[in-house]
Amino acid sequence: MALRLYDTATREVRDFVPLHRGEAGIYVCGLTVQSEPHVGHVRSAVNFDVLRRWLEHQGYRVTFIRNVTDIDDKILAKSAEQGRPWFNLAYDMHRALTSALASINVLPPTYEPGATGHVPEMIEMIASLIERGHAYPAPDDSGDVYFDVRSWPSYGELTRQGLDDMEPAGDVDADQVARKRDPRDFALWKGWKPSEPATAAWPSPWGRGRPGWHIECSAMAGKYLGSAFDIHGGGVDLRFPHHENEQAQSRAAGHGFASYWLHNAWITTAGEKMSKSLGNSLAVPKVLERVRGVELRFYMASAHYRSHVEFSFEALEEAAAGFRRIEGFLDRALTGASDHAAGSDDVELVAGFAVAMDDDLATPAAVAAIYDAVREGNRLLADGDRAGAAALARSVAASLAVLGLDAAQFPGAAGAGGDGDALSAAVDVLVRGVLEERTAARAEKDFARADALRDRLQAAGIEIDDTPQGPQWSLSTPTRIDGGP
RNA sequence: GGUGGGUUGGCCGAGAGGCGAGGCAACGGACUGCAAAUCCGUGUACACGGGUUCAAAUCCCGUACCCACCUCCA
Repeated sequence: MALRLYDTATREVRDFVPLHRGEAGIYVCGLTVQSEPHVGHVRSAVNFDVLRRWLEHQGYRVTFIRNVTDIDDKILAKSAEQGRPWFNLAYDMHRALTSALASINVLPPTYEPGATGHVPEMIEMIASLIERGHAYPAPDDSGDVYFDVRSWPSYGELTRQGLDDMEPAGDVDADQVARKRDPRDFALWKGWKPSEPATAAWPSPWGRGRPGWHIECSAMAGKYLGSAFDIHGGGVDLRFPHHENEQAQSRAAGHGFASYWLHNAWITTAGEKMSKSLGNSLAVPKVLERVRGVELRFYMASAHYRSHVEFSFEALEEAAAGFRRIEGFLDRALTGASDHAAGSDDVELVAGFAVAMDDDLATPAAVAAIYDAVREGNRLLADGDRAGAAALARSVAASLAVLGLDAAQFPGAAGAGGDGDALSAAVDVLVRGVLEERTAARAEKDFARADALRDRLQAAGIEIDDTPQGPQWSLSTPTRIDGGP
């Protein structure tokens, strides 16, 4: 059974055949760092992180490049509004993004290139496009350079659109119309304007200016992954114009570019894409006040990456409840078990998990397979088969780890070391004392007292579980132990 | 106008011709002093109208509604 992926370019699920055996090169369009990332923004990162982890689990050596766009029209406009330098806004938002991604356990990419660090590479590529007759500097003194879409016959192939059916670019001013050979020509290089900060311009053969949006990805993918690479990913909205343009300019420059195009669907609210106005309450740190990072990630990973997700806190909390059932099983089955390690390579994944993942990353089916194993494991536990349950639990843990859902890996996870361990140990001593009293009360059939003791613990957020081996306690909502405010 | 996607039970969310994915919630049962947790059980779900077929949520035709993209977008 081999991995099959849905390729947007061919609109079909195809066997994944890497360019180089055992290796995979992936380029994912990251974010323009212009505002606080919300849950919609990070979906793409989670989806492609799952792809990467699955490939790595299958033994691929993955080179994973995810860029950040750190200079563009929006960044300039917003920073001007906020009265601060554009580079400060971009840097701040970049840090917010990094922290948001870390909070949901997205692995850092192999490298995270930014546009401003790759101006020479872009200039080189633009020059080559001009040389090959696929780009031209504007005839006026604007300093702009455009890609000549009419010079590239297969323009539109990625999104199956005919040039003549497209609406002409809507954002252009009258001047731009005059300097373009075709209204659909897009900017490779934007000449500096006096209204823009001098720091937002770089020297080039066509005068000072800054790169157009699309060229950065072509240049950086080429630099870090080579002329041809395996997978290019991003959100559905990027198919056109961004990805279409990237492919056109890269291929026009003589590169093979991506073999497979993968696009993740949106997370929407109220049936519509998340707008800035709604975005605030859905900023990742805000959402993480309601659920843990691992639960947010579980919510996102439980849906197929190509399906629209209608975000709601109700659905998010339902997913969290489901995840806690899985965790509960893991806790019970692995308590006292020798090998607690999750994700070790020699542990078998849960039955059906690999088949699901190979089928275009069918995470919903993979999660269903995990639930099946949990139910079976709980049954074994009830039958007293601790060894069997522990074995299943290890498979469950290994499968979760492939999805990036190993709770211990998340920042601030209890038991991740540091103060958390000492605090847990202290609480454990106190709770055990209360439980001993309660056990004594129960032995004397003083149930009123026993229940009062249980109520007191519950009020403190501690759940009691009476098992044949005696009472066990756990936090009713697994919380982060991070010192608090 | 062009392109792509969607509509599934109380809710979330898979599936893509043939035994009711899975989860959350609810209800019944087992277990329990009572709970909690867990397990077992309970649902005649596929927008609408036609058609193809022994068999359609799934394929075909048509209709309605929703969403995305068409040079700022995850």
